[in-house]
Formats: sequence, structure tokens, C-alpha cells
Amino acid sequence: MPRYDPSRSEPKWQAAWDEAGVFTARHDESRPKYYVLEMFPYPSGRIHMGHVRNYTMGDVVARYKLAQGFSVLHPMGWDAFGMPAENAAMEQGGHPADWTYANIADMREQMKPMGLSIDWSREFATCDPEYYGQQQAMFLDFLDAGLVYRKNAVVNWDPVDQTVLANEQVIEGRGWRSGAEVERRELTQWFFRISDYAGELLAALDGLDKWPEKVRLMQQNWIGRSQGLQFAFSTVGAPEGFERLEVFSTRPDTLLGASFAAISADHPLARHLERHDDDVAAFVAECRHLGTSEEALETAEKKGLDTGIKVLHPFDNSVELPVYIANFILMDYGTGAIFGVPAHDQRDLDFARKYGLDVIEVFEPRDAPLTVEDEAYVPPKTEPVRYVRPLAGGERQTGDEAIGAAIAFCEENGVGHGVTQYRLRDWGLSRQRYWGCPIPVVHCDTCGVVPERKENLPIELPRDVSFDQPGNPLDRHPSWAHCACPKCGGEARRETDTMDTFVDSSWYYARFTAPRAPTPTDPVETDYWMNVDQYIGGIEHAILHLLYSRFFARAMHRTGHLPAKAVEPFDALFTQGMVTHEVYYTRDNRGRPVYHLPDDVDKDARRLKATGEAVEVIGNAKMSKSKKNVVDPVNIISAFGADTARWFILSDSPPERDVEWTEAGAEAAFRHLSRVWRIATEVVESDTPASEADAELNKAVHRAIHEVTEGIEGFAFNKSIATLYALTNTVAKSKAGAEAKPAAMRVMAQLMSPMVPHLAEEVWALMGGEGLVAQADWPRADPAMLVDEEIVLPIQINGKRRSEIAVPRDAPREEVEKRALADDAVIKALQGAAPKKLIVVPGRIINVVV
RNA sequence: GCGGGUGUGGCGGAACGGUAGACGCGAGGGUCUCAAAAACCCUUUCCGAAAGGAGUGUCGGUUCGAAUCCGACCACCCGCACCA
Repeated sequence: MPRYDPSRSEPKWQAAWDEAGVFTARHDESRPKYYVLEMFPYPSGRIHMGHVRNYTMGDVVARYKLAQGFSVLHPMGWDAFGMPAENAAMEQGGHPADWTYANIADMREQMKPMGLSIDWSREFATCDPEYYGQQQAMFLDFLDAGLVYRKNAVVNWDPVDQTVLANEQVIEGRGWRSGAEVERRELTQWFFRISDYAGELLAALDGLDKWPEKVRLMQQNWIGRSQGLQFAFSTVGAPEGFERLEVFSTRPDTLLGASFAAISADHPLARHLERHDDDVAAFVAECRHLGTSEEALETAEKKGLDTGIKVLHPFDNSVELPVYIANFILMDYGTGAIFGVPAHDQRDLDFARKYGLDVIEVFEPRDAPLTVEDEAYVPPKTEPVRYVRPLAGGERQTGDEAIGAAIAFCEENGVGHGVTQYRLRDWGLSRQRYWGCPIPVVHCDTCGVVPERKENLPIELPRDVSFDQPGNPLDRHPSWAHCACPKCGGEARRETDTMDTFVDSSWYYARFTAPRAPTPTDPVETDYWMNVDQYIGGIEHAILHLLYSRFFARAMHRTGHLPAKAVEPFDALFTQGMVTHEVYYTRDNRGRPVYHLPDDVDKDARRLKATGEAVEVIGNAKMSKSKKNVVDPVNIISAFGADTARWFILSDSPPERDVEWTEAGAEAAFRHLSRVWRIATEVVESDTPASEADAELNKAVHRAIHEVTEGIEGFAFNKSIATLYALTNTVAKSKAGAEAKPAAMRVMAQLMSPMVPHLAEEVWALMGGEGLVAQADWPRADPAMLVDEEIVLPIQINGKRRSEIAVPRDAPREEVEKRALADDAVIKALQGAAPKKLIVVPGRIINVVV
């Protein structure tokens, strides 16, 4: 008997789909459209199991929607700018463009055998001048619309390599290559005014009802709207020009508990003092070695320096608070200055304990006096507390009430005003790097900063650059930056900064709707295809990429590049989990782990194949090169076929959770698919006559249609697959006849086709299905087939399951109660007494309380 | 540190507040075979001979009933604005 051979069957069906143009996205006004998008990959050169999982999920949705009659857009492209290409050029020589395009070619070749329903005719890379030129055009429109501006901002500066470092290149405060202590340095940089949209981006989250709740929550917290009081302290002993110190606080109700004020090391006052005071200069310099990430600031030991300056308490001039420079105050948030209330803020308390500052309680729990030791009292703002030092409002009130009263009181007394603050900062897009989209502006000595003319776009990156020294090659290129001023025609210099790669990924979804248009988008195409109906990607993008894209879509709408309906570009979002694998390691003579590839390990014996040395095993960890626990999809596909990889990656775990890749699981998936194929070949040869088993099988088929469909709709592909396993067992055991069985197998082929499209075609063809299963209509379950006449009700006694009874589906409650009380287990438990309570949940359960 | 999430048999997991463990893996037993592989059949949460009891990270709460809801804690994962 011939065996299931995916290496022959899969390429055959892929060719058939290509020939029929099944996956070409067609703008067809007569049909509803469906746009499925997976987050596009960075072209590292190798696909990994995470990609397989991501694209398989998208493919299931795309094929399912196609079968439902939608005109489907399912494109693929490459997030191709970024640091790895420059790092490769530095390490191995060569050019980032060559490295990137070679990687793209490799990855495309690795992806094609997966049999994805992608319209490859729309493919592009963000490093194509055709793409980034349109991005430059939009940048100019944004500039024109006042959505972009320049200001100073700090970067991580490596003083040895003389280059700007990304946060990930700063390791424990040092440059990753040079090992030098990183400094913060200020540069003039371009910013998008995303904070202008903070309120709108926040409010619109409510409408994203097909996004995961957790993502909306994360974005909400990230945008971080807060109401507070902004006011100015009068200073004592401050230098000229610093008579007042503006502070912002979300807890003005605790003002009478303030015992110090603190300013950021980047605050203008700190910068002033730095120039005249060596101690301040030394402390501020220390703060600036911390790196620029919020994480670095927050996890560093909290430190401060007393400036000797005091501020007067606005409601009690006899109280003078010391002013500290502190390493945990952010210049970007609020005014870069705060007052500290140690009793009701843990960080302030730690700071106060360290520097011997007063701890003054402002409020207490309602029913107990409060003495703050090492733990600040920070109840939820909705909880009523007793104010012992109220600024305004009653003695007993919630934090929220007290804050409102405090702001009103302060405003009445001319001490500051209530303000709405957002945590969200403007989006700095300048990067001092080569491999990115050039910012299309020119610096002219006479005209200043001048936008490039659109007809000169794209401003292309020069080819002749070298990476043999650190820093931005554009900066040291002999001629590239020299140009004529678009305004006066005089000699001018191009901006050598390029754009953050988040810009590239903030609008690619729109470009896919018209990838070759001579403008960034084509209104006819965006009108038909937008929005993305289903977006799929990793949770790690929950905040930045998705928030930036939401902003960008709004900016594109404002500049006429997207219709109003597309300001929220992703209707539904699904975040999938990681692919993990066991990690195998031995230890070197110093006890450090030495990792080994899965292929080199005998998993049963837990020994290295080569030496027999025992290996230690850690359970599932994210696949990573450093731990060598990677499984190459290419090897899996060549050994078992794409369908096996697809089936396994979908089968075990729910899509939102991590899935552990195991060799045993992959082999089992292959065995199952072989079995389905074998059953199909047996069904063909069968001549069993029709019987009662036909109806039974038919019922099982309809149930399966219902469950598989529900699984796909609910992104529970693992449940759809469990149903298909069960259906396979049912068909295998069924005594149904030579008409019913092929019919069942045809439906099974349809139900399988989103997950294992090649095998589905094979089975479909064997069963005499018409045309391609990829083009067949999705089957419908007959509702009448889904109900049972008799149901089994479990009986609980005191909440524990003790028995069960079978009753007609629509039996009246009295009848069910009567039968339940007649049950042996119930009689035994009651011992002649009447039940205390008898709960009947129709169609569900009976609970007898004795 | 802050924000968000996850936690169920040996393993991956299933379970509108209603029979905990569907489906799969692994393991054990069997059929077929000279033998093996493949295939097929059966068993498989734990303790217990059984009756029965225990059980969804830990501790507490709400409920007739909690894996599910609430509170506290523990562990792990994601993000923290220049990684993509």
C-alpha cells in the first residue's frame, strides 16, 4: 500500500493553488472583504518556530474566511531596517543592504514550503526605496501639518566608541562593545506629537472591543492620564531666576504631609547649580551615568543630594522644605520636580528614612491610628480614610474626594491649578544610524531647517559606506550630505539621522492595500481593504508598536492618506504565545552550563549522543540561540512535511499561551495525518452497504462542523484539532456505508483544510471532491443534528457528584426533581429525611443539600 | 522598581460559577508477526485491596456549588519609550 508522502504531495498542491490564483487578493466590490495580517518579520535570515506559529494561525483564519466567501487579503513583507544589519556589516564586513536582501530571499524560500495562503505579489521590504520614499513623503506632510517638531533629548553616549547606544546596548551602565561607562548626552532630535493625541488614544481604547483586555489595560496605563495640582513653591536661597519651583502632584491632598522637595538631575535648577557647585556637579554626573531607560532609573538605588535650597510651604510659611536633587525624578514627566510625602508614598518613605527626613501622616485608616515605620500607608483612592491633616474637605473622605477638594481649595487660594497630565511622551524618531529611512530635511545656514522637495524623493541611502569604525557612516560620508537648499539653492547639508524603525512598521498595513501606488496609499484601495480585520502577533508589541500605529493612522488620516474609518487600523487583535523547548546542558569544570542542541541529545537516556555524558534538562524556555534549544522549521518540514509542523504547532496549546515543541509531539502529529490519509484510501475501496450507522456518522459530522467552526471563530485552534481527532476516531470505527463515509471524509477534508491544507486537498481529491478544497464553501452544521433527546444530569449531594440520571431533554422541573429524589444515592444520603434544599439547573445539574 | 499576564495528572492541555482531567503525548498490558516496525484494542490524577478519601501554585473569603469570582502571598513570563 502506498504511504502518505508529503514531500510529493505538498509541492503539487502548492503549484495547483498558484496556477488557480487562489490566494491573489481581488478588489471585488460584489463581495465582502477580509484583511488578515500577521506582524511582519524582521529578516534575520532564518525562520523559527515562532514564525511558523504566527503565520499558521493567520493562515487558518485566511483560509477559513476565504471558504466563507470573503475576498481575502493576506499579505507578507519584511521589517527590514534596523541594527542587526549594521552589526553584521561591522562583524563580517559586507553591506547591510546585501545582507538584508539575501536574508529576505532565504527566508522567503523557507516560508514558501509552509503552504501559506499569502498573496506574494504584494510583498515589499521597508528598506525598498519605493517604500521608504513614500514614508519620507508622509513625513513631509506630517511636518507641514505640525505633527513633527525638533527638541533636545538625551541619548546614551559611549565616550570610547563615540557613538549613540540603544538601550539594549547598555549593559549595567556600560557600552556593550567598549565596556565604557555610558554618559547621557543631549542632541537635537525629531519628535512626533503623539502626546497631543494622548486623550484621544486613551478614549478610543473603549471602542477596541475585539482587542485583548490586557492590551487595552497596558495601553491605558502607558498613556497614564492623571489629574493633579500644579503649583509653584517660593524658594529660599535659590540662585537668581529660580525664585519659584513648579511642581506637579497627583496627591495634593497630602500637601500637609510634605517633608521635602526633589528635582530631576536634568532640571534647569540642577543644571544651573552644577556649574557653580562641585558636589552638585559630581552628583549630577553620577546620575547621568544611569542610562536613559526608565527601568534603569527605577531599579537603581534611590539617591539624592541636598542642595541647601529651601522652599516655603504654600499653606504654612513657617515650614521650609529642603530641596534635593534625586536620581529617580524624570524630567519628562510633569515639571521634573515633586514634593515628597513619605507617609503615603513608598519611594518617598525610603528616601526620607535614608536622609533623616520627617514622616508626617496625613490620613489614617478609619478605625485604627497609624504609625508609619518602614511601610507607607497607600490605600486605594476609592477607600474612605480619616484625614488627620486635611487640606480641604471633610475629615472622612476617600482619596479621590480629597484630591478634588484639595485642587478646588488650592485654586480658590491662588495656589496653582488643576491640570490633566499624561505619562505618554512624544515619540522621538531620530536615530544616529545608517540602516534606516533618511529624514528628508536639509540644514541651510541661511534658511535653517528646510523640508526636502517631494519631487526629490526618495532620498536614497548611499551605497558606498563603510562600517569599519563606530558611529554613523552617513555622518562621515564625503559627499552624500552635501546638497542644494530646496529654498534658496545655496549650499546646504542633509540631515544624517534616520528614522526609528517603528515608523516603518506603523503604516505597512496600509501600504499592503496598494503596494505599488505612486503615493503612500491609494484611496480606492484603502477604502475597500481597510481596516485590518484580524491582526496577529506577539504580546511583546502590546504597547509601543500598536500605540504608534494607532497614532500614525490618525496622523495619516489628518494628512489625507487614510479614510476616517481607518484611524483605528486594527479591528481585532490576537496576541499569540511563544514557542518553547527543553534546554539541555552539561557543566564545564567551573560549573557553568554548556548548552547542547536537541539533535545532539538522546532524550530518553538524557545523555549526549556523542560522549554518553549525562545532561541536565530544564523545562520549556523560549527558543534562543544562546541556549541552543532551537528547532529549525526547515528540518521539520523536510522530515515530516509542512502539514505536520502546522498541525502540531496548533494542536497542543491554546494560541494565546506558550507552546512547547517536542519531537514526540511532532512525530505523533505525523502519525495522525498518515492515519487520516490511510483511512481515506480505505474508504475509497470500501463497499459496505448503507445502514443505521450512516445517520449516526452524519450526526457526528455535524457536531464536528459546529465545534471546529466555533474553535476557529474563537481562536481556539487546539479545540478544533481535538474535535478533528475525535472525528477521525469516529469515522475509523464507524460501520457506515460506502456513501456516508466518503461524505464524512469530504467534510473532514474541508474542516481540516485551514490547518493542514495539503492533506485536505489530497483527501478531498480521493473522495471525489469537486475542484480544490481551498475553493470549496465552508460546510454548515444542521442545528437539528446538534441536540440530543435524552440528556444525562449529574446529581450532587452537598456539592459533591454522587450519581446521575438520564432524563428527556425537555422534562419539566417537577419530573426531574421526582426522579432525582428516587435515585438510590439520594435515598441513601437522605435516610428518610426531606432535603434541606433541592437545586435543579435545567439541562445542567441537580444539587441535593441534606 | 512600576505596569500587564500565567499557574490544572508524568507532560501539553479541556471544563457558559454546575460531572475536574475532553483531545493528544508518554507509560503499561494485549492482538498481529519467526522477530521487529507499523497498525489495532485496553488501562492510565493521586492514596487505597475495596469501601472510600484527597485533589486545579499557597493561604483565606463569597456561594447550594469555585480551576472559574474576591483578597493576600509565591513562582515564572512579557513590557518599561534607541531590540524588533
